[in-house]
Amino acid sequence: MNKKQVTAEHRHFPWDHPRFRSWIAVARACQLMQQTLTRRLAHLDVKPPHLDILINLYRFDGITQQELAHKLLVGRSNMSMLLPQLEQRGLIERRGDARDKRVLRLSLTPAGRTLTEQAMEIQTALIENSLGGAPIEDCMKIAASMERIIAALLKEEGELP
Amino acid sequence: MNKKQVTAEHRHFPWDHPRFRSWIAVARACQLMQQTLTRRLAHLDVKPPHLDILINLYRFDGITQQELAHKLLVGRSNMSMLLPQLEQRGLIERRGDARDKRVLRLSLTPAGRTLTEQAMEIQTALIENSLGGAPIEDCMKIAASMERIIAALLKEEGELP
DNA sequence: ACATAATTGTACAACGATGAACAAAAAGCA
DNA sequence: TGCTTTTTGTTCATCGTTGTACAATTATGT
Repeated sequence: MNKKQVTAEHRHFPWDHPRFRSWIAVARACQLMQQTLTRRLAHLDVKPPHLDILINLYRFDGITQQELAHKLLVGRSNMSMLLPQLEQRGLIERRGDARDKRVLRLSLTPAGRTLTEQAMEIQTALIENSLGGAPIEDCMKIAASMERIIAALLKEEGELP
Repeated sequence: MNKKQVTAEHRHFPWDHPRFRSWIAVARACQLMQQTLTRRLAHLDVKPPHLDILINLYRFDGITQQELAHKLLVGRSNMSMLLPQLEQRGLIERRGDARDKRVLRLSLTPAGRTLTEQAMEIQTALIENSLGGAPIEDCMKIAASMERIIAALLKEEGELP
């Protein structure tokens, strides 16, 4: 009946809160997934940040650097540092927009598209393997929870600038 | 081995897979949470990596740098870079072990303990706020799923060295 | 006991991410 | 039109993270 009250005095440690412990697990899983993905992509000379870029160019051809940075939740300067590398490797193209001479429109080259497909294959396999034990319904519920968290954090972030 | 031939006809993209989409949501939520936490901790001059260290010293007094790095899933060199900073700020102490002269045993100073409690307060509030909408049971299920993922990734990582 | 291997922490160079300052171009407004 | 403000991308200095090589210490094996 009053098991909660008994433990109530000890509940002032963060790691005793269920939500806190849950989030720590989420963060650790993310960190490990990132590290594992980094190793599995190494032979393609692609790192997670590069893959994030490539996948978005695969999906959204002709996107601008600004839009890309926004999707990836990083600063514009980040794109200015990474994109020229991918361009020099012949994986992407940056063409100036005719109507707006400020923007650079991004697209994959054939080589970039091929490499992206190989890398996505690896990433998908890793994900399917790691959470293959979880039923689809559980994954959907997790996704729904995460979407709510994302919305809450984006909202408060949007109030800053 | 080649299940891919099945999907080849309909060109299934990764973002059409439920598990893939779920994991992307998890990663984005983590990224946003980290960024928000960074801003909320700024006035304490503490960043998420520092807080991770402080919390672990709070829980596990007398831990070694090696053990700490292992818990945080980072390299030893990382600790060698960060810990002297925290030591100079008077937040932690590093004392050599008498029996094993290689190891440095870490502990919080009173100032470090106070700062850690303030920072944990902020982090806990952010987490409770962000996933406050999710029922405790959902959080527990998410935690269970993440633990399984962590176990799977740690296992395959342990087979490497 | 002695040589070899494994461990613990450090130093250093390379890379990614960030924020501020900047130039060019476009948009808004009088 | 002419002026200011906003947007877009770049540059740069700074910081965190990583991997490698290294020194000191301990453990292991013969």
